[in-house]
Amino acid sequence: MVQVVAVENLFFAQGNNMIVASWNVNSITVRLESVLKWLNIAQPDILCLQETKSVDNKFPALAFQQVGYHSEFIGQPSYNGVAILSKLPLTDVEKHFEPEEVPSQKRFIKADYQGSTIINTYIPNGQALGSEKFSYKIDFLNTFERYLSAKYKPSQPIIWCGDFNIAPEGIDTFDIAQTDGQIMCSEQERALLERIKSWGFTDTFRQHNKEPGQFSWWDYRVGAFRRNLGYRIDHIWATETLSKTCNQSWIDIEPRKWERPSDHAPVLATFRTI
DNA sequence: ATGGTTGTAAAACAA
Repeated sequence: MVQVVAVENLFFAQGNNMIVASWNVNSITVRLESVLKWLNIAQPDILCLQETKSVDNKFPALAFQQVGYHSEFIGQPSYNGVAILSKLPLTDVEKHFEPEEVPSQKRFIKADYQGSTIINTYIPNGQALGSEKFSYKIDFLNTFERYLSAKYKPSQPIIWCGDFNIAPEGIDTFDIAQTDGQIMCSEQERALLERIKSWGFTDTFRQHNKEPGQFSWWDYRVGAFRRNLGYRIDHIWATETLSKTCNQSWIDIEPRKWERPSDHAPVLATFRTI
């Protein structure tokens, strides 16, 4: 048994794993130094970013190139914006999943990487149940589900990750009683996300971690991080061919402790590639 | 935990 572990560690050391990460950075301009620092530490093969809040001609592609990362991105002024950074080039990049004639918020980017499809979404927050923004969130999820089932098959190797703005279960928040039925924790959001999941995804984090109290987002307000009043709303989901090869998945809360942090922490998963 | 903080961008709005 010890030998088996040793062999796996050897594979790990040889780089026969793909490390995929997802991080809502809440402005790539403000967070650039933190992201560069974290890339150097974590060395992900793929880093999906959300809330870059950068127009494309200001996206720091050169800074990432200088530390060995390709980047594909789609942004807009002030809000939203997503990107995929990668060690090897990305192909078949798409920046819309809705019909082209619909002017969309920049919340989706997809690319292929080494035979796998990487889908990165910044799902709308939804603000409050019953609001217009909540309807937009529900519409977004329904449209995404149609896109997924029309374009892909669950037998394909697909990673869907990003800021989902939904805590899938009660154990994914700091207090079930306080959060159940609220935004990110409503039955409607959870049922819809579960329906999309049932198309063929595994939550790689829950594949490897069963315990409650594991969070990826803490509100800047009310000292939420210090008090660990968090939610697990950032996810890396994989179809079966990939989830079968997923070694581990975790949330790295260290960057949430750094100076001027994002309110989100990065989520990671590793996949055996041989 | 019912206000508070952060980011964008220049006053509200989003989260």
